[in-house]
Amino acid sequence: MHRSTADLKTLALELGLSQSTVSRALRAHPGIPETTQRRVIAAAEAAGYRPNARARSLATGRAETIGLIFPLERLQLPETNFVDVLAGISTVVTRRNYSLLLSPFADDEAAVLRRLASTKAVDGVIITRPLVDDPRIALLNQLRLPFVVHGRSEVAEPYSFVDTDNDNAFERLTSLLLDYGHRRIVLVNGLAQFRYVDARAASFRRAFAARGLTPLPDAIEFVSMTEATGYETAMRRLAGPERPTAFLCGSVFQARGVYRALREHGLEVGRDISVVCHDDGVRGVSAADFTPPLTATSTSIRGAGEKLAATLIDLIERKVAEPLRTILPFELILRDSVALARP
Amino acid sequence: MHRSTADLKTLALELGLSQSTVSRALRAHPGIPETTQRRVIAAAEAAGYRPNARARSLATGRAETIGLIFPLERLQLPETNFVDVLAGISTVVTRRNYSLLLSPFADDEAAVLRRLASTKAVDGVIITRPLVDDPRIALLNQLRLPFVVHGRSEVAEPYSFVDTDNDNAFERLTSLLLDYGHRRIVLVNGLAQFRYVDARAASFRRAFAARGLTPLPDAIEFVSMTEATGYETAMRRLAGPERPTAFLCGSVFQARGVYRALREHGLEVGRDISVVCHDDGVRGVSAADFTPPLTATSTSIRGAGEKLAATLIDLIERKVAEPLRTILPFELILRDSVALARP
DNA sequence: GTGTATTGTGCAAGCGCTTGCATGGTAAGC
DNA sequence: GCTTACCATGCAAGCGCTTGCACAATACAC
Repeated sequence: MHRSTADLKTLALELGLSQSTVSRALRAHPGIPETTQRRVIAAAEAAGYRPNARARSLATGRAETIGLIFPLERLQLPETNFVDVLAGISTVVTRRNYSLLLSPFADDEAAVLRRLASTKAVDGVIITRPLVDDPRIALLNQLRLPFVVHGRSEVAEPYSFVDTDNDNAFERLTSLLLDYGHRRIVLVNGLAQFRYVDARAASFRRAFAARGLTPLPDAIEFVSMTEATGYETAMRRLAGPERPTAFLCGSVFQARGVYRALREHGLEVGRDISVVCHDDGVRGVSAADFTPPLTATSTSIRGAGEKLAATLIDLIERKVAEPLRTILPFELILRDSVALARP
Repeated sequence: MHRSTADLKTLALELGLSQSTVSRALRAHPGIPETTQRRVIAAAEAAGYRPNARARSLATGRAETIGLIFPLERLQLPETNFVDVLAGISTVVTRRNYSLLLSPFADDEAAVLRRLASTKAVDGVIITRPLVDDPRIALLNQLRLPFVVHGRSEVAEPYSFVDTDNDNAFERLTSLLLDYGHRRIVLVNGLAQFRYVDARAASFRRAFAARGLTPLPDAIEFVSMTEATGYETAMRRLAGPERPTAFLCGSVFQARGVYRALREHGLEVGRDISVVCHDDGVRGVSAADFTPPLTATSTSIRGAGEKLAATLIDLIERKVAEPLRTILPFELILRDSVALARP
């Protein structure tokens, strides 16, 4: 059907116009009369013409592509919210006519960032899981590669981010448990290097402090976000000296493990012991489907992905100058997993 | 530290060489003496120089990027083996220094394919879930865009593919059940439009035919690959007139649903009733972890992803001329979910 | 009828690289 | 000492597009 060698030159020749005019007509530049434009567009359509992305991006300096950098294992591990973030990003990228370059890395993330910057393959990148003091932010600023962070860091550098409202969510969950009379609460948190883990710990302590209370000295468990560690942590704490009356879990995966441990101990959630958690809305693992349904703060991690992509693209297109900062709201959903504390 | 405007011209100027020589030295072209090459490489390193990917790919005609085309919802649904395929692809793409462009589509896949081809954004693409008679194959051949298919189709066109050995796996699983005396076997298959579903049905029937037996007239259920449909299908069949003595499931997701249904009916798998399945090795859903452990043919869908990427890159680099066809082996793993048929 | 805007289009440079071919210099052959 | 070969490097075109500026033609004002 169409020649596959449809390039600007040929098209211009056929139309008896110059390349400039054709190029401008196709991009609806001002100064091109409507009749010409219509003619050109019709011819382009007929020829199945699309500008060569490489040439265009070389000429314009923009690739209309964004990169997502992540450790390869986030795709390999079963318990991850990464795919949901990816789904959100994909949606917006597609909607805004950008492309998404996946850049997994095995160990040296900085090298990947450097390559992406000097190679000019993308107009900007999304980075994830920031550390408390994350060096990537300074690096990206220095490389002048637009970026947005999924989460926050404590660095002084300016940067755009999209984050969950950890500061309030965990205070709220903790308060709820305190309202029900719980004092021996265990926070099953994430690994300490990440900033959100910090924020959640602080948020937890704030809730206690607000009522002049003190959490258990070993109230906070810094463990990974899996069912297995949730289980293991709960088992350990139940066997310990000061048996907790409530668990607050950082993820539904951990909560699953906690539920299993409690069940094994013959404890009924929502009667003998209480559990709450933060629910990112990961595909297929909803707090609502637990038995009994799990009280949780709920957000949409996929929504975060969408916002990340939208923010980055806005940044790239300079619709904005300074850092864009988004904190996504959450909703506390009461279900059946909380009971009054038993003495 | 480095100038971020490190381009070939500047580098060549600094070295007192021409762009051609520097370019050649960096790519270890023959004819460049080792001393020069070393000098150039050292200077490039010091300057943090990387060739601009856009310019290079415009000049060479190759982007060193492959595309993965898929319906957006495959990222949104919880029960999918897509992420595992993606993980495999990512691994190999990274290892071979290619980039991966994700191209989700909402409805018009052909349009995406056309755009990718004329836009020259990728050197080749991977397409998934071929239909029995899949039009994409002819389209891609016509567009002259290298591609490899995950799965097979029945079209006459030549094409490269990587596929699971459905033809033998399902015959094998069926034979196993027949060996145990089962006759009233239900195959919980996938949706009929896909070629692999066809292949599995045929494979199933072959096993019966090989012994001069006939399956139930309604032996094969063409349903989606989810826990919910597995459950629903099993419930329906258990309530029906000719209660099956065994279920053969196309995926672990379906098998999960079937297990649940059987449990609700008070049937003990591996004693009162038998179940086998095909296990793609999806992250976090292993047949080995079922209770009781589920007998299954096992393959690695992630391995398929790796092979897909490797095949496509080989194709692109013309290490081979004609279609590459891979059928991945499987292993039958006997566990505890099969018992002798009860009359 | 002259002068000035305005309009539609084209020229040519340039984005940053690769590569076929040419060139000058040195080594080898006899 | 002259030819032939080879070696190291450079020239310049070209990949397919965009875009600043120039230009001719027409429209408008007076």
